[in-house]
Amino acid sequence: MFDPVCPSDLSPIRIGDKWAGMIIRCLEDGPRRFSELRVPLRRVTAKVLTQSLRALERDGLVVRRVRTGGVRHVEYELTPLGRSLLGPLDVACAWAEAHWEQLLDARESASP
Amino acid sequence: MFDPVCPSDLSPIRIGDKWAGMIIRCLEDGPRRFSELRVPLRRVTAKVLTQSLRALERDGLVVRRVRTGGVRHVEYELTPLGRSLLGPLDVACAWAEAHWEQLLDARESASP
DNA sequence: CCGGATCCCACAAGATACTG
DNA sequence: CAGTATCTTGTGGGATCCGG
Repeated sequence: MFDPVCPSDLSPIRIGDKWAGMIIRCLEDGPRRFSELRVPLRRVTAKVLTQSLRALERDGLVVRRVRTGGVRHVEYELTPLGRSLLGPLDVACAWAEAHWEQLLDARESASP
Repeated sequence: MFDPVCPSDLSPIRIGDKWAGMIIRCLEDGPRRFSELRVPLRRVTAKVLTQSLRALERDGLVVRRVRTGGVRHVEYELTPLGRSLLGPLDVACAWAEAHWEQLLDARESASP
């Protein structure tokens, strides 16, 4: 999913904006810092990542927590509502994995 | 889902473009003609509906069949691949129905 | 370390009018 | 009936630079 080769953006099923699905995946095992999120999400600029996180926060799917002890330290964590999306997310991933070859075949026979 | 009041576009889960989910729903009980689709999808212009249908066709989710017998007659039908999306679609609808109140609460407490 | 400010572009989506 | 043709607008996503 985080591999540029992996065609997760080819799937017709989307959760939130372009990166929200992957962000939620990154948070499923517990809170992560902003810079920790940037490691698997290398291809996202800081601004866009912030935008996505803010959108998730507005919808109550994620909480933002600022630890101001000496060094700046911001954590993001899934709320219960955010966790409730993990089920649908699994369904979406399973569908994509099962059918992406058919999708590719259909597209290339449609536009040679 | 087709009611303007129903907040299906509020859900973070989306299938295809803006109208694809509803189109697939309209086709789940069998083939439908273009003008039949326009009845429940009153708020979609013909152009946009055509665009969505063409996109679904390119991805192999829908087949377009022209019956040229006197009057023009075009039918759209789900392919097996398209039908395989009905499961994920149900999951998405179930999630939205179960959580849209929480979503609304989160949004209004975020931006008063 | 975690962003905000600014500028930019591509593309989705709609309004409107017209057609084989 | 089932679309096309044009035009316009809005917005998501990105590049780059700047700041507490």
